[in-house]
Parts: sequence; structure tokens; C-alpha cells
Amino acid sequence: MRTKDEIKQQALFDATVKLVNEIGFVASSVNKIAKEAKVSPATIYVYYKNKDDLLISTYISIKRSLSEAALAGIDENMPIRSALKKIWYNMFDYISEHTEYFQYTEQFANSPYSEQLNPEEIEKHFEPMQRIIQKGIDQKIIKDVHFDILGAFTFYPIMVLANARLSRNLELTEENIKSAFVLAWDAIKY
Amino acid sequence: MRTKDEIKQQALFDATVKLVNEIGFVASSVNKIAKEAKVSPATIYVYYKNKDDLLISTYISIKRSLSEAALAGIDENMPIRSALKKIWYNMFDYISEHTEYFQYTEQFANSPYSEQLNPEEIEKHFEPMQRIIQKGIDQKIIKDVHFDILGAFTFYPIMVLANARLSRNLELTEENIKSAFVLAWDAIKY
Amino acid sequence: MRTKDEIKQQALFDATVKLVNEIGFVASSVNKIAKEAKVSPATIYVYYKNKDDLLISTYISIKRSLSEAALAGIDENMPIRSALKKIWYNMFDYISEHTEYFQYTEQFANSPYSEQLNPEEIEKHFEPMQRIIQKGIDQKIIKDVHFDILGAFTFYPIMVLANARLSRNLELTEENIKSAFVLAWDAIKY
Amino acid sequence: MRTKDEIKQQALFDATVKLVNEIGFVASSVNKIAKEAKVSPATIYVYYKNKDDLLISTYISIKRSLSEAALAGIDENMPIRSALKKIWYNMFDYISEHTEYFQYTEQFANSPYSEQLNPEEIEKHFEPMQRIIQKGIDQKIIKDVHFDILGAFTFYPIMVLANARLSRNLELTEENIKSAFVLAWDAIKY
DNA sequence: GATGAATGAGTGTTCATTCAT
DNA sequence: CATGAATGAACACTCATTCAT
Repeated sequence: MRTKDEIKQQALFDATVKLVNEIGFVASSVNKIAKEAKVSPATIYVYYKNKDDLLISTYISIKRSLSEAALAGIDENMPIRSALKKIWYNMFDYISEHTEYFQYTEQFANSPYSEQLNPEEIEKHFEPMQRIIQKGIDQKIIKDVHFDILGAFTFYPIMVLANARLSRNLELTEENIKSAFVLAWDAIKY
Repeated sequence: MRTKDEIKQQALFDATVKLVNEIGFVASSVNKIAKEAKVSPATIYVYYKNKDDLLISTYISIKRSLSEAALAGIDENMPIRSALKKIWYNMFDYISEHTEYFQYTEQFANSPYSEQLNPEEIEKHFEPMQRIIQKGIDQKIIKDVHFDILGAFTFYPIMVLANARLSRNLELTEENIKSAFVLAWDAIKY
Repeated sequence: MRTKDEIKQQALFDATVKLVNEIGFVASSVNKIAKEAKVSPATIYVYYKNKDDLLISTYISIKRSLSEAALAGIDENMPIRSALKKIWYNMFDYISEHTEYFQYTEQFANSPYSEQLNPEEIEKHFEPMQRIIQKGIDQKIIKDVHFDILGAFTFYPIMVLANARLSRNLELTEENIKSAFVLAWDAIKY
Repeated sequence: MRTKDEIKQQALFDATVKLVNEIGFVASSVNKIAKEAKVSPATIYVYYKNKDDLLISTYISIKRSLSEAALAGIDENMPIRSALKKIWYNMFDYISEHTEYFQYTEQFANSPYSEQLNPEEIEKHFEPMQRIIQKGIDQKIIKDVHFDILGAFTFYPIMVLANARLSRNLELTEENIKSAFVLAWDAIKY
């Protein structure tokens, strides 16, 4: 019964994201998630080893789809700046269309669950970005500093700006996004 | 009658920060915090209204001390770039000396507890930074964009770089900090 | 899956009544009731919404069975006096056989839990008595006064006399019950 | 400091009665009573051995004052019926003026605290009633049955009728009180 | 595979009481 | 005498997980 499986699993994914957004990580119990997904709590243990597994799988799932969205339409032969700009706008689009996914990852990344993650599991999805940036460094278009520093000024500000909790006063207008990319580029460009 | 015991309150603060760092927000129960502070669980309710109050007060306390540390030695008549650089290094120093405080705030800010915060309670401590930046904008030294955008490229990257969870591969050497400030300044300068 | 266990629910009912009798309402905690019923405290919440629900349900259950016992063998066409006498003796029998049920209701009725009761929920079981008395009034066999007054002299004294706490010195002999009914009848008869 | 003592003790008495009425026996904790009386919880233990002692003393206090009120203007040489009628009206007056005292005694009498009472402590206050009734029996004015039975039809119905919880539908008009006494007298008269 | 029942261990909080001043 | 601080034990209730079907 392949179909049935996937419907339940999707329902669990949706319920998990929804609940964590509405009531937070702490309050999102297995029973509540099960009820939200209209499934028995025991059923969760058919699909996942335990609660941690459910939460971690949900996180990975979102991260994978974020990276796919970010890389849509990217060709590694594009000019560096154009490629980064495209990625930037892709991310903003994705985040503003899926704020609930994004907020889930924010909560997850700062919880101890994240320690159970194999970091490479996530990083591999973002390798293309890393490759583009490395190319920029090699071509002396981008500053030659540690990748984490570049990332902190390229991608991380997106998270801050898209996070309603952290940027309460900022509207995500086209104008503002454009300005933000200018700052990002000025920061990293050679 | 006995008088309230400053030492106990400090022990509760320390225990809260320590436990949240070690086992995370979710697992940090009142009983565990009390045991860590070598105090009865009931005693917590002498000093705080409830668990939320304890966590929120701890957060505010840290934020206040971070802002004080950041502004140490700052004179608002200093040249803009020098002032920001000083703040930058102050923050790095503080965070690297108090990683546990910092990690606490990261977990807190992404938990639903943060919704109970009056945002102005925190923002007021960071007004001097805001004033310095505004002066830079007025003097056409800093780009004229929304403050939240400037902040996202000035102060938030510090958080990422100092956060061991997010920047696993980066060592916080003098060299790296220096590089990072260059990026920050390039991002925001006019 | 398992099915709900009638035996467990009965055990909870018995344990609740027993404990309230032995140690009183105040001291009858959920954990103690669970232990008495040889059940996990959590199991109580499978069968009842919360502690109040358990106590209220237990009360309603007893009241229903008391009214059923009181009305056993009653035909509304019997002569008024005979019917009331039969009810009287039924009540005494029931109460003396189930002192523990009765004492539970006494404690319950004088606790704030009783305010959560829908009064009609209870009263509906005692409507037949009310109808018999009304017939007595119509036939000028019983005094034409408010039903609550008649009740206070008919049924309530049973409670007092059967209550060991209130009538410590009285033995519930056949003789005494007979005498008591004479008083009740003299009080209400036209 | 005699005066101060009595003020505090009175405040504790008032607070106890008030709280038990408002939130019930179960919820009336020592700390809450102390706060209501504007006194430290520790102070209660200066005046009373423990919580039980406070509750029991409060009960005895009320019972004594009820009996005093009931016997006001009673001369043991009055005709039996007049004496009883006077007592009856006294009780109604007292109860309707002090419903909070009365409700306290109702809750107390049905709690396990009452087992710690020396019954004679209370009964001695009601001896005059008992003597009057005994005289009635001797004079063949009152039925020769056990005193507890007579009491169950004389004084207890007052409790029911005055108890708002038990007689929700009854207004305590002059008319109704008069009717009720007729029933009481008819019940016990020879 | 899927379920609701069942649970021991734990949750945040309040309890009656004692301590130190 | 009078107090607020302090507490271990208990409170009602929920947790993540397993059981029996």
C-alpha cells in the first residue's frame, strides 16, 4: 500500500511543521502531532524510530527543498555575481512563500536536536553555493577569506531579514531586498 | 526573618544558563535547574513568578550585560568607523569569554518564550549603536538603507561567526575577526 | 489495539469512594486513587478528563443508583403513604448497605465541586418522588407548601439519621426507622 | 500587647471563613489565608498549633456563637412550643445574617477534620435545647423517641432550607419560615 | 500496517511547615 | 511577637513510548 504510506507521512510532516510554528518546540508533543495529523500516536513509530527522528527528518526535508529552490535556474557557468543574485532572490521567494518551513528550521537549528544531525547531510545540499563562491575567490572577484565568514555576510543576513521575530520593523519589499543584496555583494566582493 | 539571598539568585542564573547550554531549552526542567543551583525547586518561586519568568529574566540579564560590554570605551564623538570597530571587537571579546551566555540567547530568541518579551525592553540597550549608525548615514559615511538591513550585515554576522554550532570549521583568530570586520564595513559603507 | 477495560473503570470508582471515605476529599489525590485502583495515574486520564471529572462522575453514578434503589417496587398508583413509606425503607436499606457511597455524596455535596454539577442532571432521577408528593398535595393528603420544605422534612432527615457523623448515638434499629417515618409523615400530612 | 493579638486573631478568623466560602476547603491554603489576613504565614503558627487547629478553632467559634444566638431571649420556663419557635426564628435570623459562617460549618462538618473534634465540645452548647425537648417529652407534649430523631426533624431541616446549595428554588420568606415551623412541630408533637 | 489503551517517569507548581532574624 | 525566606514532599497532569489487538 504505497499510496497510503505517503499520505500519512505527508500529514505527519505538515502537522509537525504546523504545530512547532504554532506552539513551539517545547509544547509539540507526539500525541498532539499525531492528533493534528489525524493518526494514532503509535503510527508515528511505524514511520520513525522515535520523536527525535521525526523532528530531524522534518528538518532535513525542509533544508533539502530550500536548497533545491535556491539553486533553481542556476548554471555554474553563469557570471559569479549573477549566480549569487539569483540564489539570493530564490531564497527570499522561497522563504516568503514558506515562512512556516523557515521558522521551523530556525527553531530546530537552535535546539539540542541539531547536535544529532550529521552536518554533512545538510552541507552537501549547499555545495554548489560553495563551489560558486570558491570560483569567485579563484577569479579574484570575491575576497579570499574563510568560507564561513563569507557565508555569514552572504546567506545568513537573509535569515535575519526574513525572520519576523528578528526584523519586526522591516517590510520585505522588492526595494529592500535589492538594497540588501547590494550590501551582501559589497561585503564579499574583492 | 531571613533576607533574600543574592547568592541564591546568582546560583539560579548560573544554573539556568549552564543547563540550557548543556541539555537545551526543552530538557531544562525546573527541578533540574534547582538541583544544579543546589536549591529547592520551591525556592525558585520565591525569586521568580514561574518558569517563564526565570527564563525571560535570565535572557534580559544577559542582553543587558552584552550591551554594556559592547559599549565599553565608546564615546559617541569618536569617528564612526572607529566606534563601530570598537563595538565589534568588544562583542567578539564578550562572546568568546561568555559563549554560554551567548548560546543561551540564541536558543531563547528562537523559542516561543521570546514572544512574551517586550521588545523595547531589549532594544533600549542597543540604542547607542543605532544612534552611531544614524550619524554615519547623516554624514554619508554609511549607506542610507533601513536600520534592520544594516544591522543584519553589521552585528548579526558576529552571532553566526561566534556560534560554534553554525561555524563549526572556523577558528576565531585575531586574523579572522579582522577580516570579518572588513566585510562588515565594506557592506555598510557609503 | 486494546479496548477500554470495564474492570479498570470500576476499580477507579471503587477506589475513589473508598479513599474519600477513609481520608476525605482533601487528601484523596489522583496518585493515591490510582495506587488504590492498581492503575497508573496516567490511566485515569484515559477514562476521565481530569480529577474533577472523576469525582463528579462518581457522584452522579452514586446518585443514580440511589434513586434507582429508592424507587424499587414503587408503582405510582400506590396509595401516597404506602409509596412514601416504601421509598423511605428503600433508602434506609440502601444507605445502610452502602454507607461508603452515601458518605461520599455528603462530602461531595458540601464541596465546591458540586458547583460544577448541572443540578438537573441529579434532579431528574428524583422526579418520581416529586410527582408522588404533588399528587398527595392535590388530593389534600399532604400539606400545600413548597416542595423544598416538604423534602427537608421527608428525605433529608434520612440523611442525618443515616450519617454516623451526625447521629453518633443512634442505632438504626427497625424500631427507630419506624419511629422516624412516623415523624416524617406527621410533618407533611395535611 | 493584648490588643494587637486580638486584632490579628480576628483577622485570621475572618480570612479563614471568607476564603473557605469563596474557594472551598481544598483550595484554602495557609499561605492564602495569611495573605488574606495581611499576616505572615509564620504568624499563624504563633496563634495556632497547625492548620487543623486553625480550622477547628474557627469551627468551634462559629458553633458557639450560633448556639448563643439561638438561645437569645430563651427562658427555660417558657412554654415548650414558644421556646422552640423562638429558637427556630433565632436560628433563621442568625443564618440569614451570617450565611458565610454557616456555609463554613457545612463544609467543615463533612470534612475529615470533624473527626478531630471532641463532640462534647460542641454538644455542650446545645444542651439547653436538649433540656427543653426532654421537658416536652416528660410532659407528653413531644413524642417519646430518641433525641437524635427529634433533632433530625427539628433543627436539621433549618440547615437544608437555609443552605442555598441544597434549596436553590426556595425563597426564605416569612411565610415559608412559618410553614416550615408548622411541619417541624407537627413532626415532633405528641 | 495501524490503532487506542496503558504506563512509569517526569512536568511546573503549591503545600504546610520551619528557619533565621 | 512577628516576619519573609526557604524547603522537601506532594500536587494535578502530560510526556514519549510500548502493548495488545
